[in-house]
Amino acid sequence: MTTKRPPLSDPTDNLLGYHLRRLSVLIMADLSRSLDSLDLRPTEATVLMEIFTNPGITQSRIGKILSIKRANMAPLIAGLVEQGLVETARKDGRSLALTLSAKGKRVYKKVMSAIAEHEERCFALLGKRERRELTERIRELWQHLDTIEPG
Amino acid sequence: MTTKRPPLSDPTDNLLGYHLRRLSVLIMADLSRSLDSLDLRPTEATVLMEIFTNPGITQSRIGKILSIKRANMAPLIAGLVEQGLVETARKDGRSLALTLSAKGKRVYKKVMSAIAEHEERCFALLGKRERRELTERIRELWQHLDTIEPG
DNA sequence: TATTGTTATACTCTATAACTATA
DNA sequence: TATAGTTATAGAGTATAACAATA
Repeated sequence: MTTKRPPLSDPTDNLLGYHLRRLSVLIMADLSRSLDSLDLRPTEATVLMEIFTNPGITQSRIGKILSIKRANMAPLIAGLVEQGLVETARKDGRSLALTLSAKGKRVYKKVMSAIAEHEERCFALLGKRERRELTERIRELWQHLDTIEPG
Repeated sequence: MTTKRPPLSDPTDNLLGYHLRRLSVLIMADLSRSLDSLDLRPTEATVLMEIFTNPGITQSRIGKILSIKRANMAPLIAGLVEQGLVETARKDGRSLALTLSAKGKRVYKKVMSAIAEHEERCFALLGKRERRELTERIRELWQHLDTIEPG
């Protein structure tokens, strides 16, 4: 008495790219919800982490690391400055050195624990060791693609 | 004499979700390019696969399988019909049974080989067995998340 | 000349809401 | 009352192009 059956065979079954996409979408949605209470989007949170770890880093450098276009970095940083999380200082006539304000550092800590909970929730099926190995493997895959591909 | 150094430590290093996202973005870009000559986007190609494998399937069923909203399925299917790839027949007063036209089946075959080349290119670092195991693991992860999460 | 940052803008993808028709 | 399909539309995210100022 089943009224809804799954297809006998699913053509996406063996497509690794497809499953990576499905997983990535769900992870991003979970991450967005995890950051909602901090009023940050995933990209903004990642930028905060980048600035905390590398104080004085420039916009363009962050953009290169995270593959965010200059044109999109500008309003992103402007928003973080307006929220009082990031402070800018002239590095030279062109570049801005970015640092976290006191508030930015407090928010950064909340970001870190929110992300830790998020990863724990999303990857509960994996042991710590398996998680580490998978992370490394996935990194190798995208960095290899990144060198091969146009852009 | 290095003018551009990477940051001493990257805060994203241990974030599995981050690396999955980076990989997924590059894979989607590669897939889009792979399908360019067929005038199909990744979602359209996946829908073709779904219809080929499950002839007579309905729009709503495809939407549920692929997590595409009804409102977005309508123009998607309309586009495929307009391209002469998909044919519709009344199943009952509400539902449309979808099948591939002769042209649709020819294009489907090209889609399959384009995707095979694409996966070969993206996952060249992985052996066949590793690829299978990783696919299964990733599927488990997203399907688990899918049952847990809102939506 | 190349780089940094900025603005304006367009395109794609996805989400919501309202509606019709049918089960 | 729930489901299938459609339409209109709004919001993110990301892309390109053009520009000013500086290295």
